[in-house]
Amino acid sequence: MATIYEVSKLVGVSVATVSRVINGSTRVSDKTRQKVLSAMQALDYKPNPIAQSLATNRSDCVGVLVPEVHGPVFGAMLSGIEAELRDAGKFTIFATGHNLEAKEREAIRFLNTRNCDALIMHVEALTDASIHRQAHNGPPILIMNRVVSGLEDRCISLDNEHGGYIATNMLLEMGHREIAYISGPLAWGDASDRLAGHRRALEEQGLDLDERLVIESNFHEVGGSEAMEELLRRELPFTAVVCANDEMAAGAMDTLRSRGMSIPDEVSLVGFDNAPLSRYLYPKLSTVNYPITEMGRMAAHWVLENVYGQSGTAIQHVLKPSLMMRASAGQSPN
Amino acid sequence: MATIYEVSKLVGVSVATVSRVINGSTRVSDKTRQKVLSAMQALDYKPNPIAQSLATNRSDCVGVLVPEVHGPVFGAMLSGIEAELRDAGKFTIFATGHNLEAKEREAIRFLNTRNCDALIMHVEALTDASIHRQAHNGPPILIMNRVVSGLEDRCISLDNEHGGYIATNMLLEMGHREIAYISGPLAWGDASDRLAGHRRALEEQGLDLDERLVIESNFHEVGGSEAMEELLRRELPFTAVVCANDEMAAGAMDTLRSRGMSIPDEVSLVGFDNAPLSRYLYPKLSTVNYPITEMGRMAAHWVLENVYGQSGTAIQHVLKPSLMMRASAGQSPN
DNA sequence: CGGCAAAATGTAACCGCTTTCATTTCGCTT
DNA sequence: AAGCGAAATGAAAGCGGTTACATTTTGCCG
Repeated sequence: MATIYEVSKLVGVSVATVSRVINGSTRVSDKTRQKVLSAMQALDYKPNPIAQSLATNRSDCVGVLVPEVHGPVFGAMLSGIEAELRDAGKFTIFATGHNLEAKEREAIRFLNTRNCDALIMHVEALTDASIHRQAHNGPPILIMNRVVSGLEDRCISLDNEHGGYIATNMLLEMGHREIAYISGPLAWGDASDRLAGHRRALEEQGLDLDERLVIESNFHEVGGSEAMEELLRRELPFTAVVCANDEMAAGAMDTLRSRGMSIPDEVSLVGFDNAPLSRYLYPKLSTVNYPITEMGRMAAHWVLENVYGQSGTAIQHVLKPSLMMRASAGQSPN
Repeated sequence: MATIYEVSKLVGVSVATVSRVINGSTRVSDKTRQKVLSAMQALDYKPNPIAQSLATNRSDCVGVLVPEVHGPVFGAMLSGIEAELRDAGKFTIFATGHNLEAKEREAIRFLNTRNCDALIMHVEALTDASIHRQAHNGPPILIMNRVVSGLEDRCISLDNEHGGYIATNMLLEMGHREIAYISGPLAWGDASDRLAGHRRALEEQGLDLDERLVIESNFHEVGGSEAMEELLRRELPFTAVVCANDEMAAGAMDTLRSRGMSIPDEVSLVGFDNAPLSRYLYPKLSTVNYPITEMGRMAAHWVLENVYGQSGTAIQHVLKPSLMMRASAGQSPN
């Protein structure tokens, strides 16, 4: 691989001049610039990014910390991030945290050793305090899907409350009045926000949230299935169920079907996330779209603007979910 | 951030000695080593990987080129790769090629600029010749899901023929004799290999492959749906259908259901890949498991062994798929 | 205790680039 | 033609490590 020296030798200028050409400095005469450029071509010269990093203390690398790579959500997020960064010539390097505090810490340490210019992280287990610490020490960080107070401008999140609201509201408009709710772990912000939206939609119609129709589950398929069983066991009337994510909806759907109940004729079902699986369920699941790829793009934009100084479109810190109407929700039978 | 100089000053030794400690050279007395180690601790010193890269011409980065990050297959692959590399302290950096030759080329160039120590690539569009060229110039490469002749020891692939064989064989054992087949684009090696396996299974039972029961489609859901329609239009009897991937099976399932045909009572359906979606279909799809995460791990192992000189388990270049029996396939009604 | 090989340590060049500051060149003006 | 400020270029010191080679210490022997 040719080095900057060989280029400078070939042209007969100093390496400083070549470096100026590489970096687009204006303080080079046109004639020299042309000579340097053609020499670079002739030698098939590419600047060594490692050396550049060492000299500039930038790495052109953005670290991304996600719980998992596979799975519907994070893959899509990574995808959005990579697409944007790549366009800007920046590298994406990632690590997984598995939603375990120890792993998340370790992953951050790991990414830090790589001198990332910024960190985009989707962490569940790390405490706010840890995040604050990280924000004040290491490279600029961006937090996905979570609002850390005091760092609001570093957070990109979904308006979960709104999502919960529109899901339930849609059911209300279809005439449903007895709406059950299968929630995620209420200790998690997104789960409780979604439930809050549900409650608000009910209250706007003058309905009270019946606590007996709310089951707290775990965001997993089996959990959704069990929650639905519990719900049926309670023998309370309901014509629709909102599930706080699509996986639980899948589980709930299974249970309903095994009890011979028809969807949506007897029970309407709504999910949350618009995960790929929602399209494959039968009947296809109505759900709330979680614009996760878009969130990834936003995050990348923020980094490009705030870390690399590229101006771009304004970024939005709180994204609005929207409704995806499919077959699993219909008019109330009542 | 502390540098090696500060450590050396604090201990009162030369940077060379500190470097030796960092790199675990034996040529340091225990006493000195201890002093250096505690100084490193005291200063919270971490070697700067960029500087190390520059000096050693290694980057501890492995580049991974996948068609997409999201989606069932590649996310899982990345996941396997990352997990292994991470354990070994190596970084995974990735780019997407979208199965377009231009993009794939560009992605390789991009990864090359980062001085990756190795490249793991899942490319569809790049020609064998290009791959050979790449193999002889850049860093060591590993090719996923494809066998490039002359580079067999650099390829990790699935025994697609075997997969096609076991899918059909299972149906034969269940008494099916008229088995339709929805294939992927036969120009692609995996699609034609899967079909070849199907043919072999039939022939072993003394059955001929009826070309009219084979439809070449595109590996997508809609394609599967259309292929199934075409199949029904032909009005040939069949009691089972093998689809060359799960997505097409999903489409085919949709079409069958909309025609009021019951699965598996009237028609058995088998997919290929064991993609997440296969578990969510109704009925749950019987399919051929594609051990993609495992393949990712293998690739990472290869790199750790052959590039970083870490000894490990022997790697397997051709993985065997296995059967995942679920609800969509049953005894032949005949 | 001198001598010597092996072990431990140090010196300094180098990896390939950026950037400050000094120097040279250029185009004008007078 | 001299003088001058601005523009272009060059020299050299980093950035933070590694490593070949030189030098010093050490332990051990006769």
